[in-house]
Amino acid sequence: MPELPEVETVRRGLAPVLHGARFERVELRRAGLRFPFPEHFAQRLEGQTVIGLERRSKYILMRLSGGEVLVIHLGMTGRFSVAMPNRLGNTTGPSTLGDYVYGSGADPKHDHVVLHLDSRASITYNDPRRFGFMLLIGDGEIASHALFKHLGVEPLSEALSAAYVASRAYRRKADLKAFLMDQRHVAGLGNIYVCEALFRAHLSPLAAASRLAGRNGAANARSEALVPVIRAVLSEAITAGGSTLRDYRNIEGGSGQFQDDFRVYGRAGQPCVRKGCDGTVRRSVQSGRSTFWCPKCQK
DNA sequence: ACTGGATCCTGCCTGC
DNA sequence: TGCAGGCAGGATCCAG
Repeated sequence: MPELPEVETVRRGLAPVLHGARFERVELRRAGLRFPFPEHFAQRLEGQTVIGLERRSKYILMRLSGGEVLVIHLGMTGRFSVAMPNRLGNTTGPSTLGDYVYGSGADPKHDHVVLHLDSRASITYNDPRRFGFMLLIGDGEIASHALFKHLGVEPLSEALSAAYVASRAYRRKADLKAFLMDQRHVAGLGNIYVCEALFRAHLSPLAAASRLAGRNGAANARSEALVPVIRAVLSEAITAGGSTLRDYRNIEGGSGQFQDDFRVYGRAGQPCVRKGCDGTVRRSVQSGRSTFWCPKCQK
């Protein structure tokens, strides 16, 4: 799936189209995604106005006028595309469908949900693997909901500090990779950005998470080094519009650019890009997921 | 209490 | 060219 930067890119793309918009008609093309859709899902959305669009971890939260929140997770392959009325009458080119500009480029057989707005724009959710999901939750129940209750801090907020990381990592036997992938500690990191952050921090993904904590669980040089690079990697990726490997697309159907800035991810067998390091990037498998790292400069 | 592994699903790439 | 097998950005559940 899209990790935090990709979800944030999608949120920013949807915001201008959705804010203040009313759902006129909601089309469900199947009974559910990863989970069945909520009961009377379409009817409960129709007529409601979007009053806010937020992100928590890798979830998009659409606040609705009726007091409910539409919670959306993109899974591995979920994407949104926006079709706008084409007032210029420009119907040329392969990216048009009827009198609407259609930008996703995705196979329409995986278009599962279409939100028709009062502005005549429509938003289509496409998800080949259907690992994504949509839920409706009362806005007062978000914090206590099972999905959110155990989430750790937002990595781009002040709450992510070396002291926090150290306190969570203290005496933890899991390796660093698994620790950072665990959403209960830091919410929103996934496989790619964990690999990239550990590379920048010179830390081995195989090392024990407990090495991020000093005596009594206080911050140490490693946790001090790690926190700013996590922020930097995520911020740079958001600026680049996220990363595109296979499936991820922004709402215009375009690619993110951050994959061009990967320093280790996907570079197995290639020379380490760190200045002065003559190591070779290796791929290994941790918790069933690919890890990329340089054994020479990540200790 | 923590941990790794299996699992949901489809598509794409690689190698035989 | 065809096909089987492996792999993919996530998160939850379960057994050990």
